[in-house]
Amino acid sequence: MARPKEFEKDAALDAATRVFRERGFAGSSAADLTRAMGIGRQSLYDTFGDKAQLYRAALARYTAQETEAHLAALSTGPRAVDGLEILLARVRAKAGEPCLAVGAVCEFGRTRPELTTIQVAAERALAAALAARLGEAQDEGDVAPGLDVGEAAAFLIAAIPGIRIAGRRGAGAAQLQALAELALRALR
Amino acid sequence: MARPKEFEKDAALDAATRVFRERGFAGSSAADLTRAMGIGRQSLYDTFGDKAQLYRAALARYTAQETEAHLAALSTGPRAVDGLEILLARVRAKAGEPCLAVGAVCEFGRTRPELTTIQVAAERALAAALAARLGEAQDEGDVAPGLDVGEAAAFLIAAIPGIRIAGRRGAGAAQLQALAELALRALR
DNA sequence: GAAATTTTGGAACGATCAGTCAATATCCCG
DNA sequence: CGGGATATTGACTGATCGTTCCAAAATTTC
Repeated sequence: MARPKEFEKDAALDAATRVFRERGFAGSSAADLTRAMGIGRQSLYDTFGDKAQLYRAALARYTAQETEAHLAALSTGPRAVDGLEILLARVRAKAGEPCLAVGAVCEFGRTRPELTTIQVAAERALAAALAARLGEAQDEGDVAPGLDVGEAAAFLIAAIPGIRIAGRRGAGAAQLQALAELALRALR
Repeated sequence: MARPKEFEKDAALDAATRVFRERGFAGSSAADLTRAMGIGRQSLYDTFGDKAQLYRAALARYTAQETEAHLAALSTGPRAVDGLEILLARVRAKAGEPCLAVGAVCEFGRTRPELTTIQVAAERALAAALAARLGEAQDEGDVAPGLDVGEAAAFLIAAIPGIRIAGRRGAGAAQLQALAELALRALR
């Protein structure tokens, strides 16, 4: 019977993700990646296929984790609007860190269908959940009744890279707080 | 007396800018750049120094042009709020195209002081102009009187990458229009 | 103990990288 | 018109790239 792999695939993938977030795809060498992942070149190619497939796997995992955390935040709090605020709070908290999803769009746009598929699916899931929650917030009087919840959801989704880019540019916690507050103010 | 250059520096720089916008710094090779610029590699190194300095020059020129266009848009229209709308309209119009400024932040963050300097200066200029215009809009009753115009300016600045990323992700004209409208709605 | 697989890490492959070099070409002033 | 100064051309340099190959050693499990 075969010798099992000595490394944890997900842990290695998370390490690769950190490298890709910092340096992008083109800026990360296979040597950078294997060093960060703590595995041999052979293991990288054997487990993931090649550098592009590793990136795809990293983006899929990162996007799934972010969406899950967004949805968890969204479901928090007694009122629906609390969830919206908590979602934006976690975006603010991470705003200084590079975002793999934003980086992927900047680096590739929609030129890589295998990456676009991941991004589109994640955005749809988040948009649907946001629209539902925004509807509840309307019922609770926290969001303007006439507002199109689909448009409002897309607006909050667009606010995420806006806040993250502001964070990377050096905006402080108070400034990011103000951005989040104004984003929600748009919905009142 | 020396032989004059056979190429237009600014035209060559604009061609380099297009390459850097599409592929980023790491993803653009010197061969890509010289081919697009229509010059020899010796001319590239002679005129710009090296690839990093070329990128710096491209970012400086791109940022100056964008800021100038933003300010021109901002000054348009009988009411101050018209300028805000026209500024966002031009952001929407270009949203599908890669933005060098956003790409630079994604790729480098604030790790390159020579790039950060350019970005900070441009943002300050735009923020000051936006704050002034927002003050006028308050006087004209188009923006909420109690709103902090500094925060509102930062919010509109953050809306720019938000809209551009949405555009790169495939958002259509109507969706981008809705994003812009909601951004302005935040200020009312 | 053997079969099966993983790991290690050097070597290699073909390509590409950023930047340099030298020969040639060209401009313009005296 | 010639020479000084610069521009252009395209080959070249040393390094690195992503990926594959290889063989020895290690490890797991039956």
